[in-house]
Amino acid sequence: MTTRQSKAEAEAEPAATLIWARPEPPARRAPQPQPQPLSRALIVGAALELADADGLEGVSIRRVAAVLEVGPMRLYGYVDTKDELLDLMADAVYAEITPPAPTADHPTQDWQAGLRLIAGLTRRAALRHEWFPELLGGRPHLGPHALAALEARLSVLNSAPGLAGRPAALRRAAAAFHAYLVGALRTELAQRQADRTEGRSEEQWRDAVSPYLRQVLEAGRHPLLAEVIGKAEHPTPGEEFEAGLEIVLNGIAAQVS
Amino acid sequence: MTTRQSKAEAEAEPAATLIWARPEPPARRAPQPQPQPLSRALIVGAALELADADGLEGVSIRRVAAVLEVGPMRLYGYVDTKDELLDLMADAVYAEITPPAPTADHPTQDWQAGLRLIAGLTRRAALRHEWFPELLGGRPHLGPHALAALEARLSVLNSAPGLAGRPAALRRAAAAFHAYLVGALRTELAQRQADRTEGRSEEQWRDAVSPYLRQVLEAGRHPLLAEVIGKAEHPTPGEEFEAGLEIVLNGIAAQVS
DNA sequence: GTGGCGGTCGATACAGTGTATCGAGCGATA
DNA sequence: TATCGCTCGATACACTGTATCGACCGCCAC
Repeated sequence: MTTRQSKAEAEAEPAATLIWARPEPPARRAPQPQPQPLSRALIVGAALELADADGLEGVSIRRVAAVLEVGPMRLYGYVDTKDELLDLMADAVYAEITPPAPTADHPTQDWQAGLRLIAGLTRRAALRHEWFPELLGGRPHLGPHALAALEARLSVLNSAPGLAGRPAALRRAAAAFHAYLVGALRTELAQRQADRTEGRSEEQWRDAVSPYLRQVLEAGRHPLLAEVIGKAEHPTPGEEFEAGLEIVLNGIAAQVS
Repeated sequence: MTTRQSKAEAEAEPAATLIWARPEPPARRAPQPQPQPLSRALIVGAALELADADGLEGVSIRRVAAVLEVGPMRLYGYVDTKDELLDLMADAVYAEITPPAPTADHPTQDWQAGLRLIAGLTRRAALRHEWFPELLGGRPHLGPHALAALEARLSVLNSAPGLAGRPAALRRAAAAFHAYLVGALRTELAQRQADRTEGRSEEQWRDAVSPYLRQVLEAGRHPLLAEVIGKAEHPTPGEEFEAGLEIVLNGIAAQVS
């Protein structure tokens, strides 16, 4: 996909390269039996369906088109590139993340509680759409919902006493928080997917990964790793995620005061 | 690659599925003009070369084989799958990251200084191999150098007074630190790559991204984002990385005491 | 020395990918 | 009614990862 340079690079269209700046083509002027109504929303809907079922690898232009009962090239009227389709998919997930308006029955909360809420929403979205973290640190997310989520992060942090009105510090705190989310979720979900495919849930893992690790650890060159794997109680991924989150929150708090 | 199920899944080889547990095939028993000597080291060397030049997308089995002047299928004697080749590449980068033995002229340092050193080494490696962060949060890294780097992280953290001998806390701190690295580097490098290709370094960015952002910001629905982008001084990526790192270090420190 | 065997190499093949090109067919306009 | 212009999708191209399998060649037994 990114292998070949996109049409956009070849012919210098005056502007409007970003999909967010390009209006959607009009609804079709209804030819005969209306070959099949189409829209960006329908396209990303089908793509989400495929991705949720088979992972990102299950999303191909041809397959999305097949779900919509449409010729593959039809999609290129709504999207310049498969990467743009992935951008749309990411933004659709961001739409699920934007926290409820801060004015509702949840009154404006403590900034730490606010960040915990955002982190929790993000993680739940990632669990619903396991492919989302794969996109998370990828090409910059500039879609409307991604920007809204970014604004929400900033807004929560802006309510911290030491950060209000200090844009540079605010930016740094938001970036660190987000970096943690990206890294933690990507790692957790990759692990989960590896567990599910590399071993049929357990069996092959016991047969391949586990003996290898045991052998490495018994060689004695990784004493701390052995201790951490062997002695420590194994927390659930959720607990681990929240523990790391507390570390980040504490770090921001230290910055604040 | 992951699209098709690998041979490993089809026929249940007794064990040894992990590449780290499979010995390298012997050096070839020298036929005639030695068609071309080969080894995993040579293969990942060629792959690194391609990836450094053209990014991960530039690495294909056929191209690696071409660099080595060898038939493509030859590589499958050393590697079961392209994903395994990527695992080897990631481990090769980890080899550049493992910090110098803590006993040398650098005496055992403060744990914070130790983590800063590891973070700096990791970031420098990522700048040398811009594709590395793309692999960073991916499938679990179990190669020898990855494990050594993990042990090094644990070792540094183990020298923090509050963490020594508390495997669970140690594990959490190491995980949070690593999650930050993954997220921050992935985001930074993705941004950098987008800047370089989406606009020819500047031009198209001014023509496409910048006007779009300006328009969004002027709509007034993202006041804090506008403030952060507009008013804040723009730090270098390196400064931003280090600022976030300090936040994480402070958070760990708060956990420790 | 010679015959056979076993293992290795790589040509070929297959199913799939993203996307450029372009002919056909249709709606709206003149 | 004739024409223009636009949209759709069939076809094509270059490329991907990898399974299959025939040919070849060095080694070993005789």
